[in-house]
Amino acid sequence: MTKDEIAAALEEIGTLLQLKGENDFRVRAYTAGAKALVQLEGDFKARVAEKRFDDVRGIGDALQEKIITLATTGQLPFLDDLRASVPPGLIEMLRLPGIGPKKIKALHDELKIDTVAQLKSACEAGTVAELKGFGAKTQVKILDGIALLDSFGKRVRIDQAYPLGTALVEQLRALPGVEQVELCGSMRRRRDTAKDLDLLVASATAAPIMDAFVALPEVVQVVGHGPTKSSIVAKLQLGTESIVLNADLRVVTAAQFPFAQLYFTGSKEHNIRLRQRAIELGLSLNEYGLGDEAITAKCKTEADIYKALGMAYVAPELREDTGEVEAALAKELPKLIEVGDLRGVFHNHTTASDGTATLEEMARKCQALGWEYFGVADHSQSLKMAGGLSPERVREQWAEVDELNEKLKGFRILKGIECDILLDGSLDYEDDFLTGFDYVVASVHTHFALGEDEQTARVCKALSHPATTMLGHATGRLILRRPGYKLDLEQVIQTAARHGKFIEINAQPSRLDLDWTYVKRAKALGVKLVINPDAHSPADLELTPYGINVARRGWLTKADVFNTLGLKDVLKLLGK
DNA sequence: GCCGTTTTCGGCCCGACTGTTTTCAGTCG
Repeated sequence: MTKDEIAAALEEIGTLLQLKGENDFRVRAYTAGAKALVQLEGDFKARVAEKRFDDVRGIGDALQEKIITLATTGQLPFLDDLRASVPPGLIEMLRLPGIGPKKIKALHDELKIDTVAQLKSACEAGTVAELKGFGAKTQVKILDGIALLDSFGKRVRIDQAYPLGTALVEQLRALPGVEQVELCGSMRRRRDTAKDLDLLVASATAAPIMDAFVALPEVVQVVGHGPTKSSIVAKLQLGTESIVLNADLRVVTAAQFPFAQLYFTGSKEHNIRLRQRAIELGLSLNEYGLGDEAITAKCKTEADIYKALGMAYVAPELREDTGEVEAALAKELPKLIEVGDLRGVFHNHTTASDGTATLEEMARKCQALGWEYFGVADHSQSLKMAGGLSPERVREQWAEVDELNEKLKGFRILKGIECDILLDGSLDYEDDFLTGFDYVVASVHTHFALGEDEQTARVCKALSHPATTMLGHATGRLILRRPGYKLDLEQVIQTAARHGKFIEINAQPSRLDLDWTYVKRAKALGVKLVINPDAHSPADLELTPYGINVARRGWLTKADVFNTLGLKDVLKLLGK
């Protein structure tokens, strides 16, 4: 079993224990262990073989044993027994707003309810309201929740959550008495998906803002409406898809704003570490202040709060408790890469294969974005479905590039290719021909179903080919739609390090592959990353900030990313 | 179940809101 699959199993154990009414701290130990595993860097297989997890905070003896059992046998009797004792319908009920494990357990124990369908009937019959601890309002809330269950409580991609978040932010900003507004939570940390939106407002008058918020046109359900905190379900039609997300609004005073900002940006784990740090200093930290009034008044920004805790400022993207607290205390945080650091891009398509714009249109857009070069990398010959280029058509494109490069002053189009990695790991053109390109992006587009060993060997073989410059979208995943093909990324990264190859961070918000949790590992092994929009249109060229998000979450500086280099250095490094 | 520079036992971040209660448990983030 892979690391991520094991993490999912621990997460499931946590959920099942919760539904059985287990001690909350024991539950938390499993969910914390799952998270620690997801974010664990380095060679996981070696750890399993050496039974070495004692240096991982959150994984103790009991979890280590279960992890090793799952990794080596793919089975865990403890989990199988748990699954057998908890009906799967109860897990689905957890997505209903307003009811949690305790209430679900009560429904199960008292009314023998095992499924959402049974719960719906019981509510309609009025039996739920008669249960101790329940009432008429809870019953209505459950029915409302069931009606929205298909669209609500699921994660959505960052590029889908943002427009909804921005729409709410802009309307709040326009309200009288609003001094500051910020979208906090996972969106501010630039995670690749969101489960809800956390909105924060600074104002001296909370009540009218609350009233306006729950009456916004995007609101489909009001979950809560208090004096300083409200919670809604909001909906936005985005093309053919309707985006439904829970959104929470908190209103604080201007003086409290930085504390609330820090608190509502999270992550929860980062916040816990900050609070523990405050306790060490004899202080207490919450969303309203730090220590006494004098200390609180001195903190005008988040940076001031970190300073008061004896720490360097931590960028929101790093607040995941993956070592940033220690680094901030030691004042050893990296200076993160920024959007403006990119000088060009390497993985893009034109009408020659499956893009929608010509070479010239794409190049001019890059020029307009202030870049020095545009790397064209259309599909290679075997990918017929996407208009892959035969050697003849490649030569035609090269001629066109030469012509355009004459015309475009102070700008350069680079001759690349997104070369398919064939089933046996070889590349999609003859070796002699491949040397004609300025660079080669090697990608997998076929045979996703291979076993992990076979797939890893295939990718590593392609990455070892002298003509290969970089690996495109490492795992082929589509966020929230399809998992990546099975691949031992540790081996892939080690291979890239050995042969001096780069790995792409694909900036398409549906890909964002290499995942940020592996980016830091690549950096540690000395592998350079390349932020590519995988653009199929001029508009796609503007997707690079999503790739920057991943790079920042992976602790990358400007020096860690190949396409922060100017044209001259790029050509030199490519040997051109 | 995890963890330890006062701890190997007894803590584990902390506050808002709701609904069902007559003082608070459950949920949520």
